Amino acid sequence: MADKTFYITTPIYYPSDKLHIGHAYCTVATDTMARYKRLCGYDVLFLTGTDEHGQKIEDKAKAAGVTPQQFVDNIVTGPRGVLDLWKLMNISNDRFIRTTDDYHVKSIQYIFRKMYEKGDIYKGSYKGKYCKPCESFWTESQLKDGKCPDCGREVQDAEEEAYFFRLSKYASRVRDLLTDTDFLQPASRVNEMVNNFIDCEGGLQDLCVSRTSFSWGIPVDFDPGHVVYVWVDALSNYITALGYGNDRYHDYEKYWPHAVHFVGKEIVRFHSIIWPAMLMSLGEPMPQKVYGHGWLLLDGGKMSKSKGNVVDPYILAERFGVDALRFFLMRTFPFGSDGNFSNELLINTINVDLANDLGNLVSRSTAMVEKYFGGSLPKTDAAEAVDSELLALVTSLRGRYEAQMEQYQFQNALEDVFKTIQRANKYIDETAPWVLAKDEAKRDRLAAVLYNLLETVRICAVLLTPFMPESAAKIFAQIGASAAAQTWESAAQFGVLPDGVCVRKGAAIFPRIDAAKELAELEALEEQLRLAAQGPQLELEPYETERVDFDTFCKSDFRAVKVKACEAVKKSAKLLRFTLDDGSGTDRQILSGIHKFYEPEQLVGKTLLAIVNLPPRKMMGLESCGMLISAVHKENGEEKLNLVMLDDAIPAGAKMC
RNA sequence: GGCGGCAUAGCUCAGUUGGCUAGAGCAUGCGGUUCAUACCCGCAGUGUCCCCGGUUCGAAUCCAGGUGCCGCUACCA
Repeated sequence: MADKTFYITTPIYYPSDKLHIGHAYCTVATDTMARYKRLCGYDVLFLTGTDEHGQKIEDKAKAAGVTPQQFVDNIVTGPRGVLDLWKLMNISNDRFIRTTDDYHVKSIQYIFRKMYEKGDIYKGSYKGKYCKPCESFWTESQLKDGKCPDCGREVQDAEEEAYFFRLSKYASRVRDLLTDTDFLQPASRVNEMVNNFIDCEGGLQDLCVSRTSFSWGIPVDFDPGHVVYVWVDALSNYITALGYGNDRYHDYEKYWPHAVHFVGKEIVRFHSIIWPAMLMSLGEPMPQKVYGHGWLLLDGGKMSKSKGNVVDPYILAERFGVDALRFFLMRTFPFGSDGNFSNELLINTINVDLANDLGNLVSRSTAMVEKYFGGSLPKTDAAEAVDSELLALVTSLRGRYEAQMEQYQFQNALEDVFKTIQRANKYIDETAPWVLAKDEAKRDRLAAVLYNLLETVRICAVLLTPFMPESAAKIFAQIGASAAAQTWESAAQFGVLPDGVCVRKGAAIFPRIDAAKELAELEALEEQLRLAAQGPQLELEPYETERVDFDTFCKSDFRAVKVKACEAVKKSAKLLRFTLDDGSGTDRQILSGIHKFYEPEQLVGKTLLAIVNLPPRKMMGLESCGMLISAVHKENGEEKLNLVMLDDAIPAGAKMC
């Protein structure tokens, strides 16, 4: 009954920057699972790709003076880009989808239209309302007593149209999916999703699925001016890559019901709520599973460009070897939770597990076969009681490994393999082959001991193949394992290597790393990169290309204002509340989200610049009458903000023109 | 602010539905070995299981409160 078909995906990554070790982590995990399933005899389709549309890429391209397409092409297909990285990391994906691919574009337009025709996507302006003072768009369901939920004013038909997906319609079905099945794992994420988004106040909200504010996206073909927003565009990749809604591929029927999505925990919401609802709308079956894995943290915090603590997988793979890096990622961190990355830990894991335990075991085993038997090991049956513990462990290994792999517990699967490797090292001590070698009468026994070692190594190597394909192949070559001795089936059988198996000790498979030296070099390298990045890393907002006419400009009333009082708004992380003297004689209150940049005490008495004729707007229940003017830019990827401060000699209320 | 997660040895982490004297690896110390990549094997420690209450014959585990870290989400005209 077991249908041996398996479809597995990574998220499609956003190529606004080079990818970092976190992306590599997820992709290696997915690759390992794909290889494992292939090893088990499954017909596997493994998909990864890139999500290439959106405002950020449009902006970045503009800043770089290239078209968005040129921009993403460079990051995806350019030197040391996404494709190069996956090639280097030995990622065995069967397909690579880019959301700018023609067939995907065509499918998205089809999907969008289909959902629209079903009535699950509706144009906001028809049924939604717009609050002019708040400049906010609201759906019918969000209104309070038919009025703006923010300020309570009358609302009117929208000026800005937007399409909405009727996510609310599927709330209960999605809830059932999450709570009644093991669709979403680890299970700890289920509560988070249900409480946060479905059982929350107001329930599951409809979702805006189009934009008119930027153009780098897939056009809504029946309504030019709108582009499809990220949800529909990106999530659908999992089915468009199988040919859903296009003629490029034709295996949707075959693979889709067997889909497993590996995703980072930050996008669990999209994959466990929005994606199922979209599929329900399309009338398509659910994927088997969404697995939300943890993050690699640096110094306990999130890795980010702006912190300048991004780890480049390219450098690590080149220095330490692809397999060593792959292994480290899978061995060290529990897949479902966060883990602390460090170079020290990486080097230590490589030295201990790979060099000392596994590499050395292969080395000493093959060396003895060469030394005592000239490289050709006879198969004898000189078993002794001391063998039984090792044999019991080895013959049951595949079962334990399989149980862990089926739960996506890579770390535990590897733990079992390395327990076995350690046991084999101990077995050498127990049997002391170098003592047996001195006694010609014990030649059969010596052969049996070495044979047991080779078989242990072989079975471990088979099970390590999904994690370290190239290294496993090297081990097979050294111990003389034929193709038949490398299969999943053979990993459950002891005694597969033939009589007279030809063993050839080769170079060390995992050379030991001089930790102190490497760490020093890596540190120097990172410092160098940091300095290089420090240079003119000034990022400015893209310049407006559209002209504003003089009259419109003149309508904006900019005034000098003096800060009489300033305090943090309670229950808000970002808002400061200003009481200002604008020269009119009445105090003016303005709220500004700049607490990240200023403490209130710093600002009292300062002379600032404000636009005073903006419509008042309520934030956190407080009214804001105008806006303080700040200068913004980015430095080394970090947002900087400076209030425009005027000479204190300027009186309150002075108009800027 | 709302919702959720995490907190266990110097470090990285295991501890299923409450039932050991709380574990593993690394690091540290001591001993053994020489086949092997200065490796391997054995032994030895060390803990306010974040804090404070409660339930229980019994709590690292369950409940209430607190502290710290983190994520999602909201306000940032």
